[in-house]
Amino acid sequence: MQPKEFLKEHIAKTALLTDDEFDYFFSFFKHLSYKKGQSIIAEGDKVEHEFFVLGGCLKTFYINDDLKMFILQFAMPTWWASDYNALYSGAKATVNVDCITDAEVLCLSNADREKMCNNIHRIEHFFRWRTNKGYVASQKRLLSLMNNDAKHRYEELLEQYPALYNIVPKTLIAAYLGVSRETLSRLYHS
Amino acid sequence: MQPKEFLKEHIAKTALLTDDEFDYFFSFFKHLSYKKGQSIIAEGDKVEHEFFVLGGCLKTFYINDDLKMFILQFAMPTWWASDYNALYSGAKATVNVDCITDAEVLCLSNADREKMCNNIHRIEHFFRWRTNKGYVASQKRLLSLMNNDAKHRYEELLEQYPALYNIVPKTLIAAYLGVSRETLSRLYHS
DNA sequence: AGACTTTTGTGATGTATATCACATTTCAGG
DNA sequence: CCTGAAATGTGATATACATCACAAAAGTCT
Repeated sequence: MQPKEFLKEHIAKTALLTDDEFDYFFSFFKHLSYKKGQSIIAEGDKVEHEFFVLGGCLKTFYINDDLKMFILQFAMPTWWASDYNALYSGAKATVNVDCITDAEVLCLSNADREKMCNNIHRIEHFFRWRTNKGYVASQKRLLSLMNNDAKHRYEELLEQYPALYNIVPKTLIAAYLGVSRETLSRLYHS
Repeated sequence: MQPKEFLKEHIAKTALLTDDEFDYFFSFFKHLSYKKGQSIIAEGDKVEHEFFVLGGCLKTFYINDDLKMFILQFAMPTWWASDYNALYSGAKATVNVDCITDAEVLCLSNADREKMCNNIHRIEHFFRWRTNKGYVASQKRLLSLMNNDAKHRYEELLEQYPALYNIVPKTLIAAYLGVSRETLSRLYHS
């Protein structure tokens, strides 16, 4: 499917835009391709864009002082990714975004999003609901992290994203679950 | 300060409404008072409202199968609370909201919020930014939970809400941090 | 295919935190 | 002010998980 159609279908689930409105909306996106392993946002960067995933898989992650990695999100097609704290506040990135596989994305600047939200009410409606859903998902994950052990969280993750199992190394899955790769390995080999 | 002024100042930080618009906005809120210990939303309820805290302190929490409590949020004045998953999706509540102290709130229905968002663009703008901020805060807490030990999280919490120390029992603070009350007690007595 | 890198498995050991049990203190209501 | 309930402190023990170390297996590139 063409990027434009792909985005259109995604938006249509939350907001009804006329064809003209959607054309206007789409005109602000830049189509970009990345290779596996490439960095899209690195710690310390000024963050001015967010990314809608067309194909491939990104990871959003934080590296602590001991160089340990924590994954906030695996971004698959139709997901959005950025360092939203930095993007919204103007602060430097503390969170990185990388390509786990070759990836195709649509890139949108913060300024353009705000301009569109301001000009077209239904576009603001779309973005409100996108964040509403993200907020609810984030609360759910918080609860799961407090309530469930690593094995339970692992099964939850695979149920939600079966595709991940084949695409991403177990080290990364461990970094998402918040356990060591050794523990994750032992979870399903004993 | 009057509830109306209090809400007006809160909104003004994100959206510029005319006086007429704000009067319209305010007209949808119901002013309610609760006693310490009262339940506002209980597991299994149909959730149709969200609550803006004027005074006092609420807790939003989940009880697991072993009757263990996990606190998602302490809601202080100017904070909003509800079971947003249930409120947005129409599902039954899985999360509870209770009063830790006597509390005054403004109550807004989901239907009225959506009506207002639809009628007045700037109101939708306000709600988009409210959730944007909540989303970013939630991601930060997720990272902290994965990255930092209980002591670190405890200090972080007290730094952010010094008031909590005197208002809420340590058991509840432990339930927010995701540790047992015994462990929390030992953190600052040894 | 061969060489090198990345990923994964697994034992041994250490550590933060949970759980259980009970004592002590603090608080709220009659 | 007294009394029972709620909140807190603290020892003993259990457990999930981390860390370190090294080996095996699987990918990747020229």
